[in-house]
Amino acid sequence: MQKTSARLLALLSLLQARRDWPGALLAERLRVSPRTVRRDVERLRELGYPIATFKGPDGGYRLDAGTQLPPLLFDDDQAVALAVALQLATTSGVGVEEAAVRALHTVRQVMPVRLRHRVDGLQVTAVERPGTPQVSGDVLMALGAAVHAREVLRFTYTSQETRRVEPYHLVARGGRWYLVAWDLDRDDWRVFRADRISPRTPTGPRFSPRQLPGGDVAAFVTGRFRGSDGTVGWPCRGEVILDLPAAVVSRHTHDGVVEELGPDRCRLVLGSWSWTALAAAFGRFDADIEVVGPADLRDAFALLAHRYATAARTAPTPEQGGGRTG
Amino acid sequence: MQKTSARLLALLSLLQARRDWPGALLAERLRVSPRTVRRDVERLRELGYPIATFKGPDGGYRLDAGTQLPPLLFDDDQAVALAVALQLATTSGVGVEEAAVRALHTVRQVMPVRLRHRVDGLQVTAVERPGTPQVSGDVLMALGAAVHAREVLRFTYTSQETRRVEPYHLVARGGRWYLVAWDLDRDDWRVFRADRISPRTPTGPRFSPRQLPGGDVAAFVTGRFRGSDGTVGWPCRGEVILDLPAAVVSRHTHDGVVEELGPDRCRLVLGSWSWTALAAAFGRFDADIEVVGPADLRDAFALLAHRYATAARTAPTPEQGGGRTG
DNA sequence: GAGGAAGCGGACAGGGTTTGACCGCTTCTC
DNA sequence: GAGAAGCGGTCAAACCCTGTCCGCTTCCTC
Repeated sequence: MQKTSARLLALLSLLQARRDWPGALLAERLRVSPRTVRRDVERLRELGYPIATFKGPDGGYRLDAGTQLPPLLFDDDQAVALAVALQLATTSGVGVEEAAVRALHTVRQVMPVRLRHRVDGLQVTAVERPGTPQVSGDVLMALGAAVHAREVLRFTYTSQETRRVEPYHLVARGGRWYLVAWDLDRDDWRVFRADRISPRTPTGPRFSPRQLPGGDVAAFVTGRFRGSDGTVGWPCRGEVILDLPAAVVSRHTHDGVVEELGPDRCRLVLGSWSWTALAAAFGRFDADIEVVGPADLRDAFALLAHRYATAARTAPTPEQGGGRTG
Repeated sequence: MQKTSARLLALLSLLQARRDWPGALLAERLRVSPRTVRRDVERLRELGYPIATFKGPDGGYRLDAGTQLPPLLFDDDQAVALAVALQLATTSGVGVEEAAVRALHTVRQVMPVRLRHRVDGLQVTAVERPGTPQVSGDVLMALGAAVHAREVLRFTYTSQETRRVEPYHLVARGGRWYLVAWDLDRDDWRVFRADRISPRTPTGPRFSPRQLPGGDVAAFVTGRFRGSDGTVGWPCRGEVILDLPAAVVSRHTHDGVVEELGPDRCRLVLGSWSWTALAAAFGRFDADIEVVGPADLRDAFALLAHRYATAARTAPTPEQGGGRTG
């Protein structure tokens, strides 16, 4: 058994996948002692692979990009990932369903039988969730290409205004696609919905990249959705104070901003498409509510109070079923 | 220097560089006996490399995959699908993130340059949406395998009850994973959340497949979510009548059951995790509410009416921002 | 500037692996 | 049917690989 060679190949594959690998983690993954990992790294270096190492915390090993690698093979995990990913792509919101099916089929063919079985055993039915807009693969390609080439992008947004932006990142989140870009006309960072973008050709000149505030795209986008601006995008938004720990509240809210005010007290900002809906949304937390504002929200609370009181007065129909767990 | 591993990698390179290699030549190049070459080839095969051999004169060894004429003939669409799917898999809710990255690298390697560029041009940042439970790849594999093998599956659900089911389909929907199965204990079709399943080994005997009502899994699952049984699974569920067209209501609800009662009147059944939350959920529709039942729901409406009235009486703080569109 | 986290690499013993040699068999082509 | 090429079993001896132990260095943080 050539455990060593296999491990060396696996090590290469791992080093490819991730920017920095601490030695201890690699040791765990490869099921050997850290000492052996060091030896393996040394071996690969002797074989000509440029593996850099960074000391100190956050250090680890890194395979320099642009390396000519031996043909690596799929391992079990990759097979599963392929099967899952490609079958899931059916609901990615990108028009690649059929291509994904074909790609899976193609890849399957170059797999060893064992992995092929693994893939075959994992048949997934992907069910589209209603309300997710579709992005065409071509648009996505165009956006991706502009990002990659660092070329100024011109596009029509929401089929009206034309924008000029420096595109930085293509982001997928919860079935939707976004383009993170610097808006040249407004001089600010913006997150555009990819499904509303119609790129115009040709793309503009190259730009020199700017620093994204915070540096981390994921954090930036998440921030746009739930950070201090997490509730923009809704026509109505308002703020209340709840007699609940912040932790409890944030467990039940996905799109608002929760701020701790005390052990059993927190501030909550939510957004919704109407004042009534917004007021109702605050009701889901079983706690007393103190409205901070705006006045529209207060009015909505008053309205709902009246409506709920009326509802509570309607005659009971006892035969209706109660709760039930499935 | 570990000769063996180095030689194995060298052998891979050689096989990659040239179409056919007679064993004797390889032996000479690698400075080992022909016997060792045969062993090396065997080793590579054990590692999964598809090395074909041709006997007779002009015979020799050939690496099937990874050569520049790979059987991996992706077209542009497949390349895009792979790139999208695998980068997206990061947020699939399955623990395959790193494996997906590696898989993408692996296929990338055996692609023609043009497609490789295409893949490289489409870099996606996948942002996880909070609140989506993770399913382990192993569990998914186990479920998939049982479905594939048509074997009765035993598992612990929500870490308490043990179930015996005939598994039929693995379904992904909106970032969550479900198992559609026939529950042997309750004698009925059920949809289980994969993240709550802990499969138990071994799986039971084979079963002969049943006909899924309706025949279409996608339709079946969608039906479970918004159809006649869409509200099971919640600890509390209740029913109201709204003064709104059914169409308007169903546009704003994804998990309840809407039934038309007239042009401007409909019945709505919803589920939630508490009576208060349930009552609040009904409030999001801007219309008068008539409670059908159960009594708990009515009480919750009364409670909320009082709470909302109190909230509406708190002193306004005018400087709070109003609505805004992004 | 002290402490700690992380990587480096020497030494060593025990145990598993690898190699070349030899050999008889099979398969394919001419 | 002969010859070329690959297949694979067996064996003993050489080889190497691994985990453990340990003292050093580097770099970050407090």
